[in-house]
Amino acid sequence: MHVSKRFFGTTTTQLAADLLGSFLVHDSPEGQTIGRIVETEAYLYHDDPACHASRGMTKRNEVMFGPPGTTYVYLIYGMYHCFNVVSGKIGEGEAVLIRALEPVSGIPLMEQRRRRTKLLDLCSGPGKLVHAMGIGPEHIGSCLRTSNLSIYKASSLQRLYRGNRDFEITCTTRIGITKAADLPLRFYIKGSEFVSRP
DNA sequence: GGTGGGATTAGCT
DNA sequence: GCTAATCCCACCA
Repeated sequence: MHVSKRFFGTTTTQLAADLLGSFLVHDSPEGQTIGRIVETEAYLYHDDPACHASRGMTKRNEVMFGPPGTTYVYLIYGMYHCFNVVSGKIGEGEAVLIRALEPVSGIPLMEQRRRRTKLLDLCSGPGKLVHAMGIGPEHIGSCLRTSNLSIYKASSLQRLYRGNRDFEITCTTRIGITKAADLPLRFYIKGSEFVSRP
C-alpha cells in the first residue's frame, strides 16, 4: 500500500521524521529493489541558505517548487546524484533529502549496481543509495505515489521486513553543509547500523 | 585504524 | 574561478 496524498502534505520537518521507517520501492527494467528509510534531512524555505531553492528557481531546482511527493534528483560534486522528496507548500521549494536506507529486497541487484558486496556499504549515504536503487535524472519530476519509484507505508511490507518495527528518532545537525550548519534538521533511526554516520 | 586528496559539473561571484 | 546536501582509494600507522 503506497502512502496517501495527505502523507506528503504535512510540514517538511514533520515529513522528514515521518519518512523514517517507510519503504522506497523502485520497479526498474533490471528488477525490483526496496530499502527502508533510516536517515533524512529537511531543507526549508525560511532562513535556510543550504536549501537549493533559497535563491529562487533555476533549471536544476524547478521541480522543488511543484507539489509535495514529487521526486527531485540533482548532481553533486559533478559525479554523484542525491534523491529528495519535494515537500511543504507549492511554490516554496522545500524538500527532504534521503540520506540512508536499510537494504530490504533486491540486494543482489544493489550489489551489482554498486560493485560492492558489504551490506553496510550499499545504501549508507545519499549518493550510494541512489546508485544502489537505480535512481537517476529520469526520475526528476515523477510522482512518488504513482510512478515506478514509490514510497510505501511502514505497515504495508511486514512480509518482507522482518526487523524490529519499533524505533526512536534522533535529531542532529545536517551533514556536509557549511551554510545553516547549526540547524537541527537531520533525523535518523536511533541505533540503526545503516545510517551514513552515527 | 585514520587521514588527505581527486573526480567532475551546475551555479554563483 | 570557486564551491558544493559525496564517495573512494591510496597511503600511513
